[in-house]
Amino acid sequence: MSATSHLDRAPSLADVLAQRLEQDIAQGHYAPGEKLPSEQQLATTYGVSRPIVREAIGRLKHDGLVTSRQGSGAFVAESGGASVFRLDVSNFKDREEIESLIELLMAIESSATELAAQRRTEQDLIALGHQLEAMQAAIERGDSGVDEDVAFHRAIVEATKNPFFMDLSTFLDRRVRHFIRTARANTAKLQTGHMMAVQDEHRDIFNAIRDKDAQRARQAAENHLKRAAQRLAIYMKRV
Amino acid sequence: MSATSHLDRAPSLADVLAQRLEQDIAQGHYAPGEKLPSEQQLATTYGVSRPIVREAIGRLKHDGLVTSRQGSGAFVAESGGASVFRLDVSNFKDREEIESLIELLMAIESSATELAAQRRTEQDLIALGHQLEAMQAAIERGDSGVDEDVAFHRAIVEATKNPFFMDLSTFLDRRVRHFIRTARANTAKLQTGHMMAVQDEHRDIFNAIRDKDAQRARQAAENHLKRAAQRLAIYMKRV
DNA sequence: GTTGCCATCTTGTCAGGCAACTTGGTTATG
DNA sequence: CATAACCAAGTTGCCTGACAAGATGGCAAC
Repeated sequence: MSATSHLDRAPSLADVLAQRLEQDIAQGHYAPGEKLPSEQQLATTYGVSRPIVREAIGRLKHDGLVTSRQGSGAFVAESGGASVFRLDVSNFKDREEIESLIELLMAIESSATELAAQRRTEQDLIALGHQLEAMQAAIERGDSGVDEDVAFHRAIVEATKNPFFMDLSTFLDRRVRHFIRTARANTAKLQTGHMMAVQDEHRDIFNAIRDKDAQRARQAAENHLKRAAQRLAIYMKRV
Repeated sequence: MSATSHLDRAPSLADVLAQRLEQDIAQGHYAPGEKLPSEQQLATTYGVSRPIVREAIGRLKHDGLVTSRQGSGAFVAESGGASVFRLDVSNFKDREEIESLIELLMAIESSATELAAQRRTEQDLIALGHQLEAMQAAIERGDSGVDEDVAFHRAIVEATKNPFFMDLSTFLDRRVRHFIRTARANTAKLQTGHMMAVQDEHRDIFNAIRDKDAQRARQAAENHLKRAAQRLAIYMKRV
């Protein structure tokens, strides 16, 4: 078996064709609103069958780059840009990618905390309080507390009422959670001390949101995330 | 321009099937790592042909929800979550969606400016200076200056060296740019005054980045974005 | 000149089939 | 008896061919 395990999955024909068409559109080879060649024509020019062309175009349609009308043809979308944004995370192993992801997470999370402080309802506050208690219970149980940690942050972004923040945050949480979990499992000794620190920082955030103090909430979030990143760095060093 | 609204695009069979499968996976109907039925089987159960099934599964593959191995079958991806994040922006008309998008843009941009101040190279600074001059020239020419405005912000996010910031920012810029452009076209009178204000704010950001003063850079960016949002709100009221 | 109709093109979908690959059991061999 | 080679069934990847539904442009009739 080669060292590259599943990094090089066979790129299907539809894959490369879709990528190629996407590239052609991005480079302005096909203007916005312009009708691109028929499926049959594309099939002959690129030397593949029509179903393959269909699959590739279907992908572009799914990404909002083209819109097709039956009987008329396929047209590249107006305004040049796609209506969906794709954030491709290739692999966990890449350290730079992780750090970039964490930076993005910190940006989102701190802004979300600020917004949450401005907009939180009584209900949001109650939910946050429950998550705080759940975290405390997890600490006393001796659990890892990762789920409760994530749930607390989740409650914050939900208080923003901004669907983009919520979606992005859940995605990033999912991607980073693995690290935290595996890292913490390897260093059980340090857990309780660290987790009590986490809990204190969470409480600071909670209090700021309770007081609707946006600036303090942001600072508390930044402080928490910075420390969390440091703790994570310590964990990662060991691996 | 065609008056035909493209709001109601016919949902193709592959579309609904992909959505259905995605839903089934999200709801845990198919466990992570589990092999899902063969294409033939899915075709018969859902009453469609195999190419349709292929197209639907191809979409899920593209979104990282499933991985297929030739000869073996298709398996839902591990860790439950997709490896790509999709940010669907349905339509410009929705006011709430726009405001949510702008909030996200502000969060990204202000954090990016802070990071840029920490990491900018001499080359980054030169590029930023050029964009600043280009903006000045646009003002004196009487141009809209939207492109130069975007280019300046683009140069900032590029200085972060974080690909996720860059990609997300370009996407959001593209989505918001339309508004700015159409809005400014309608209110040509106010342009010059506003644009000089924009230029002053840009200069503040530039100076902070030049001095590598991250905190000041962030504040300058927040100030600029907040004012920009206000200006945009004024424009939008007129429409 | 306007209107209605039709041939033609394009997309959407289906059916069938072959090649490449994986898998599990079966058989031959030591 | 254990092990290794082998083969047959199942599955995905891809192709050819064909028909239905919708759109488009030109042609003919009025």
